[in-house]
Formats: sequence, C-alpha cells, structure tokens
Amino acid sequence: MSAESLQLTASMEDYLEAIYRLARDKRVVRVRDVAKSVGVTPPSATGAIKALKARGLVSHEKYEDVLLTDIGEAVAADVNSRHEELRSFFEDVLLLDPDLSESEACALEHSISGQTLERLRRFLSCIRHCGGSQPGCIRDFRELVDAGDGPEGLEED
Amino acid sequence: MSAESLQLTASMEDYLEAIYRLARDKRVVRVRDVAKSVGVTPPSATGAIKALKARGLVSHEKYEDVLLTDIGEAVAADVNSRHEELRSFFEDVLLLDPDLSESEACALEHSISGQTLERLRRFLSCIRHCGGSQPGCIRDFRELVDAGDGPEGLEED
DNA sequence: GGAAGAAGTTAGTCTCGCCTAAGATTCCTG
DNA sequence: CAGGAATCTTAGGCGAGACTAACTTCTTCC
Repeated sequence: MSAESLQLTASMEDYLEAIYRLARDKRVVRVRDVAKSVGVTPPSATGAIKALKARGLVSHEKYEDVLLTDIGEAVAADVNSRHEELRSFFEDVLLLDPDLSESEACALEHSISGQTLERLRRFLSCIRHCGGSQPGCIRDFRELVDAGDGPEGLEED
Repeated sequence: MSAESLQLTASMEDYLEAIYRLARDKRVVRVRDVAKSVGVTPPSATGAIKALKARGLVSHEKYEDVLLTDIGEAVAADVNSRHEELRSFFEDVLLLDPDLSESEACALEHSISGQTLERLRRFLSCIRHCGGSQPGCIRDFRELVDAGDGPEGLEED
C-alpha cells in the first residue's frame, strides 16, 4: 500500500506519521498524545482521527486509544520512509544541522514525488558507496562546509 | 526584500511568481493570464491579486492590468530564484526529466528554507565545478541513471 | 461510592482558497 | 454608435483544518 494511492492530504499524513511514531515508542496512543505530537488542540486531533478512521487507516472507539490498522501501518511506514530519506539527504549530503534536517524533511515530505524520491535514494546510495575515499566535488563540498557558513568560496557559475 | 520575511502563503507565492513570469514574457499582464497561468478561475485570481495589492506587492486598478511594485518584483525574483535552484538540482544533479524537474520545483519551492537552499546552492556549485572530470560517485550515478530506470544496481545500504 | 480532575467529544466559528452564477465594464466591430 | 463578446468583479457557497467553549465520559482517590 503506497502512500500516494490514497489521496491523503498533507495534514492527514502528518497525523498518520505521528501515530506511527507514538505507537513505536509508547504502549498506547491517546488522542492527547497525537494532538501534542502534531501541535494542535485535542478537538483537532479528534477530527483528524475520525477522518483517518473513515479511510480505514486507524481504528478508534470513543474515549479509547488509537490503533493503526494493517493498511494504516503500511501507509504510515511509507510516509515515514519518505521522511527518513529526505532527512538523510539533508543531514548526510548537504551536511545540515540535524534539527534543521528533521524539520526540513517534515516540510517537504508531503510534496515530493515518488519518482524523485527514488532517484534521490539512488543518489544517496552512490554518495554513501564512495565511503572514505570521496573524490573531487563531494570532498570539496565537505571541506567548504566545514570551513564555515559564510558565503566565501564557491559562488555562482 | 526576501520572500521569507513577508509571511506569504504558498498560494500567494504562486500568484506572484506567475505574474513575474508573465511580465517578463508579455507587455501587459491581465487577470485572465494570471488565472490561466496559476490554473484557477478568474475570480480566484481577482481575489489573490487583491491580497497581493494589500501587501504592496502589485498595483492594480479595477479592470486594468497587473503590475509588480518594486518590492513585489524583488520578492518575486527571490521566489523565482528558489524555484530555479531547485529545478536545476533535480535536472542537473538527480538527472530527472525536465518536466518533472519543473513540477517538482513548483511543489517544493514554498516549503524549503533559505538555509537549506543556500546549502543546496553550494552543493550545486561543487557538482558543476567537477566539469567533465566528474570522479567516483557522481559519474557512477550518471551511468546508473543512463543505464535505465529499473531498480537494478545499487539497492539499500 | 461519589466527587474532582483529566481526557475526549461536540458544537459553533474562523480563515483560506477555491468554485459557480450573475452583474459590471471595456473593447471591438458592424 | 449600438450591441455583442470578452474580461473582470461581486456575491454566495463549500470543504479543509484549525480554534474556543461547553459538555460527556473515564479515572482516581478520599
């Protein structure tokens, strides 16, 4: 079950991903936890969970805790892997601060296409396979970044 | 005037960018052109133009054509450069199809941060400076992509 | 066991961004 | 110059997604 075939809004993907992560870390997922994690008030979370339930992605009874269905789990894992892929690119390739990498991944994960992500995955793979012997441009970039954040060095073409 | 300091919504950035491009290509920019370019109906464009006018980014009188103010021009140029930077990354580094690169840039340009873009700019610069003598991983990636789109070759780590 | 407080839900409202329908204005042309 | 066509605006409405206020349910603890 891919995340793209379900027409989820960015907002719904956020909720789903939050539930996915909470479920990994805690024994039960409460509406309150979801709200806090997404950064909204409980009524907003209630509404969103209702929408996810209507799509068969979570199961939830009034006043009870929230559970991912099998489908929901699969979709959430897909969304989460998109997130991780992006985060990894920002952190490992662009060498951005981990916090920024994380928030940037959050911001972009809903808009990027599967095709682009696939290509990015391969690119990451190539970069990683360079291992310690990173040649040419990649090494240069790393040194440039390590040297400081100012705009000195390589400018426009 | 940076695009980030004005709290423009993604939608307003889209309209602004459309006006910017239309102004470059045509003598006058009409509401109709903006609507068509953004892909909405004329009433939607009228409303958006009103919002941009309220923020001092365009000047526009009833039934007249649309003009960017100096500030609007600067902000639009900023938005547009973000777009181009992203597009270039997708097309020149990830070697994606030009059409996909374009639409992907459209989708992501509103969410990416200035800091990340700055880093991406440097990365692009490094890649370009490799010129024909691209060593190691980058060359591998290019060959891998040229070889076809299937998932053969480099897999997960 | 009953009351206080925490957690969850419902109801009602707001903003944003889009739409259609219909009215107003401008432009072109016979 | 009058009327039709094109363009633009206004009016009204809808859905998504958030909020506050108020109500219900659950839990806990004296």
